[in-house]
Amino acid sequence: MQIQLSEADGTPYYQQVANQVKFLVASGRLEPHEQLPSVRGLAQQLTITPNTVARAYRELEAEGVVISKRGAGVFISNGVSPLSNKEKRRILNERMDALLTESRQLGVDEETLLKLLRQRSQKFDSYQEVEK
Amino acid sequence: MQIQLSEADGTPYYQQVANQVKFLVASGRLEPHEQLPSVRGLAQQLTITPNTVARAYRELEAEGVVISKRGAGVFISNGVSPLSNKEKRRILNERMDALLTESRQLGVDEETLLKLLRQRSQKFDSYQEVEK
DNA sequence: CAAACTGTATTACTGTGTTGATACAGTTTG
DNA sequence: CAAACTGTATCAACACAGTAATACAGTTTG
Repeated sequence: MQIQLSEADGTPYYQQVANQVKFLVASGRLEPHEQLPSVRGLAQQLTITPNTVARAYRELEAEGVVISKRGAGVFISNGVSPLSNKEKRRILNERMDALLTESRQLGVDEETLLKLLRQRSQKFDSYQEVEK
Repeated sequence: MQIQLSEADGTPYYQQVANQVKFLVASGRLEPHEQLPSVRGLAQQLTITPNTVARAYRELEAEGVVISKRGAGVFISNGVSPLSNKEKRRILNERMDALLTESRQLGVDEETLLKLLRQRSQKFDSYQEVEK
């Protein structure tokens, strides 16, 4: 599984792993029932401790992204979020407010933002390499 | 200035303050050259230490949101972000990817997301109370 | 059925982020 | 020009998040 860790990033490793797995799922690169690398395997690949990978997987399970079976492995779940609709809306609203605030701060108006978002959404699926 | 701190939130006070100021600016409730409460004043109002407010203001200054003048006070700046265009795009892309990932995870398709975002953007200016 | 693989739980260490107390430095204003 | 206000800098203390080492528990497989 292709995951890159950035030391400089600031965000902790377990979150970087979790985020990138979520991204891979959201963009269709990882499909339901697919098995993820073992905690020890991925840990070795990334040269971090198995514990940190385990934590990432634990977070992902809590969010309903994966299901882990002791002894067997960790698998992508059926994509149904366990959160209530209310909770979902709360989270989305939070993210949207942050995005709107940020974009205004940067001098980007609503029109432009929507356009950018549409573009980004299209690129999402045919993702090759992120422009930094 | 109307700011609410939440103990449970998890995010530190200085960030909560900074975020809410940014929000007030982005939504037009605070205008350029307007003076913010003094670090001690706001600290007393929020029952936190002046140091924490000072830190929030420092962050805001680093992001170009406010300008602080020793002895005089802290003022909303002219709204021109000090970041390069490249940096701006990087930040926006990051936020957009996070939003897109999150929304897919929650089972919200692109159409719906864009619609929600438009709605949220409209409510942004005539903001009274956030629905949690 | 045993060896080799899975994930999990416990515990401890360590760095650092957050806050707080206090003293310093500049501006305003009567 | 002094008092009362501004923001700033320094230092310490504390908590906790992140990581790590190690032992435990379940599953697969030859």
